[in-house]
Amino acid sequence: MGLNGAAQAPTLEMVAARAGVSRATVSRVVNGSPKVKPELISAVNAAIAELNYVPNRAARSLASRRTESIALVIPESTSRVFADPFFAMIIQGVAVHLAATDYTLGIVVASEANPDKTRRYLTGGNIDGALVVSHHSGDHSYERLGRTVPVVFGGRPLHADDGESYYVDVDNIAGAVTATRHLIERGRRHIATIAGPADMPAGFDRELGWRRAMTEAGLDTGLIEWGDFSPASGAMAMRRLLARKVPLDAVFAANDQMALGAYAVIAESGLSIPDDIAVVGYDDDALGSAAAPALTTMHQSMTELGAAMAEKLVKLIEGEPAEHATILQTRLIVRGSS
Amino acid sequence: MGLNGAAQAPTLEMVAARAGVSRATVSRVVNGSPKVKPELISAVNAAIAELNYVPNRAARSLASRRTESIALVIPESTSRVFADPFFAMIIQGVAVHLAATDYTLGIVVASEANPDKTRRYLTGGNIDGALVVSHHSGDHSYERLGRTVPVVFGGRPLHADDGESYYVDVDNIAGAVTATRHLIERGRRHIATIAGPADMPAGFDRELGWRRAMTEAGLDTGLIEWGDFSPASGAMAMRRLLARKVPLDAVFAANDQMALGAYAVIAESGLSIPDDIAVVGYDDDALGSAAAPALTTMHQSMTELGAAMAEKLVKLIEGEPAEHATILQTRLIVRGSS
DNA sequence: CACCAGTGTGAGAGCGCGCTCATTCAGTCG
DNA sequence: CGACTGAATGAGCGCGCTCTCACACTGGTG
Repeated sequence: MGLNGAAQAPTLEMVAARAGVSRATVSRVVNGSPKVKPELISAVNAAIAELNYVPNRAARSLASRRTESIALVIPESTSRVFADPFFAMIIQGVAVHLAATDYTLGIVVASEANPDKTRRYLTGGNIDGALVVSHHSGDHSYERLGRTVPVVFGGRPLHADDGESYYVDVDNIAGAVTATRHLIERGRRHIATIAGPADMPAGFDRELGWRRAMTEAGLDTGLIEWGDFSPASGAMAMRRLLARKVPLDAVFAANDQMALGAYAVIAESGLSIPDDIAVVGYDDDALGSAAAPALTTMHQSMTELGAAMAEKLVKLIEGEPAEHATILQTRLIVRGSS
Repeated sequence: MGLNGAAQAPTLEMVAARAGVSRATVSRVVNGSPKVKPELISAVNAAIAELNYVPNRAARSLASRRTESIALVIPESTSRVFADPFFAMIIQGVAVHLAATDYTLGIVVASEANPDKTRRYLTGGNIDGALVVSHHSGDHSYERLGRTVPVVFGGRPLHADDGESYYVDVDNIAGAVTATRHLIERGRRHIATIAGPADMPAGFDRELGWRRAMTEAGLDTGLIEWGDFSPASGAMAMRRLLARKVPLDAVFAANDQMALGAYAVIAESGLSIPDDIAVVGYDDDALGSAAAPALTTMHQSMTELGAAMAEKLVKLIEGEPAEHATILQTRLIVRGSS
C-alpha cells in the first residue's frame, strides 16, 4: 500500500509549521479573520493545500462550543408512514439548503418508548438547533426544547400558539378554499370532501377551507367522510360517500393519495371522472399526474418548506431576527379530473 | 428567566465531585467498564441522574478519535428524484436501525459541482463510516474512500466488482424472472417490458431477468421499450409499444411508477387490464395497491435494505467480519392486474 | 527623542473526555 | 509476619482547536 493509509490527518499545528507561522495565525486564516497580512494568508493557504488539511470538527466544536450541526427530528411513529413522499421532500429541501452552508444535517428518529434519549441528545450540546417534523404536524411536544436550543417546527401548532414557537407551514385553509371554489366554478354543486384526521392541522385546515368555500357559496356541507391520508382510507371514504345514495358530482380529497384511492372506487362503480364526479386532490404527488385522468390538485412545495425551515433555524442560531411564523402559498394545478 | 438557561451543561468532573470519586471512575461507569465496585457504580449513576448529565460528544470524539456518527451520502442529482419513496424508505431503515445503537446519522447531499467538499468531509475524520446510495445505483465513485473509512453501498457496482467493496442489493434478476414467469403461467405469450435505464443495475438486471424468463420459455424478446422510472416515461413507453401494432397481452414494467404511467395509456386506448393486457410492476409502491385494478408487483423492502446497510457498516466500523455482498430477496404480490 | 495609538502576531490556557500508568488496598503465600 | 499478586482507583497528559492577552513593531505626535 505504499504510504500507510493511516497517515495522521494533518493538524493546525502541522500547517503552522509548514507555513512558518503560529497556530493562531493559521486559525485566523481558516476562519477568515480580516487582520492577517495578505502574504501570510497565501503562505498558509499554500500549506493547507499541500497537506490537504481539513479542520477537525470535534476539536473545533469542543473549543468553540458550537457544533455546526443541526438535527431533523422525526417521531418514530411518523417514520412508519415514511412512504409518504412528504418527508422525503422536506428532507431534501433541508439538505440542499444546508449543503450551501457549513451546517451538517443529522436525522434523529425519536423513539416514543424512550423520549428522554432524544431529548438528552438534543439538549446535550450535540447540536446547534433542531428541526421538528411530525405527521401529526401539530405535535409540538418538543416545544420546551426551545428554551435550551433553537427549534423550528414544520406545521403550525395544533393548539393555541403561545406566540413563542417558530414554524413554517403551508396555507392549508387558503389552498382548500381555492380547490373548492374551483369545483364550484366548474358548475358543481354537490361537492363532497374526503377529509384528513381532524387532529392534524393539515387535516383540520383543509376541511375548514372546504367548509368555508361551500358556506360562502351557499352550498351544503353534509357530504364529508374522513380518512387517514392513505390511499386505502380514501377508497373506503369514497365507498361510504357513494353508499349514501345522494346527489354527488365532485370530491375534494385532502390529499392526492386519498384522491387516487377514491379513483379506484369511482371506476368500480361505473362512474366516470370528471363527467359524473370531478375530483380534486391536494399535494401534487408525482403519481397524480400519471393517473387517468390526470388529477387536478393543489401544489405546495415541500422542498421549499424544508428549505424555509432550515433558513429560519440558521437565522435563529446565528442570532439574527426571524419571524415566528412563515406561511407558504399553494397553487392550483388544473388537470383532467375536474 | 430565573435560573439562566445557559446554565453550564454538567461535565464528567462535576459528576465525579458529586459522587465523590475521580473523573476516571465516572468515565468507566459511563462506558461500562467491568472493573468498578457496584456501590460506586450506583453512586455515580445517582449523581448522573441528579445532574442530568450527558457526555459531550465532541470531547469524547476528540479524545477517542471516534465520532460515533455515520453519513448517508446522496448525490445531488439523485436527490432531485427524491420524490421516489425509494430513498425515504432506505433512510427510514437506516435511521431506525441506528436508533438502537449509539451511532448518529448524518445526511450528506454530495454536490456534484464540488465533489471535493464531500470527499474532504468524509475523509476528514468527521465520521466513522459512510453509506452511499445513488439512483444510479451502480455509481461507486466513492469507492476510493474505502481505503480511508469504511463504506457500504446500496446497489451493486455497475462494473465488474473488484471484490473489495461492500454492498447490499436486492436480487433484481431473480425478481424479474419471477414476475415474468408469473405472466407466462397466466397464459400470456406476448409479454412486453418497459425497462429502466440500462446504466443502472436496477434497470439492467430487471431487463435481464425478463429476457432470461422469456428465452427459457421460448418466447420472443422483441417487445421492449425503455423509460427512466418516472410515471411519464412509463406512459410514453407504453404508447410506443401499442404503436407497434403487434400482438401484446402483458407488460412487465421495471417499476410501479412506470406501470401506473402505462395504466393511463392502456385505459385511453380502450383496452382493459388484465383482460386485454396484464400488467406487473416492481417495487410495491403504496399507490399500486390503490390503483384500479390493484397492481401485481414485486415487493422488496427498502427499509430492510437500509437496515442491512447500516448493520454491515457498523460491523465494519467495529472491526467485525462482514460479507462483501448481501443480496435481499424479493416477493411476488399478486393483485388484480394480472 | 521619548511617547502613544494602532496593527499584526505568537504564547498559552483551556474546552471535556479517554487512556495510560502509578498507586493503593486487600488478600494470599512462604 | 513480611513480601507478593492482583484488582480497583486516581492523577495527569494529550486529543486539535479557539480565544484572550501580551508582545513586537510601525508610524505619527508633542
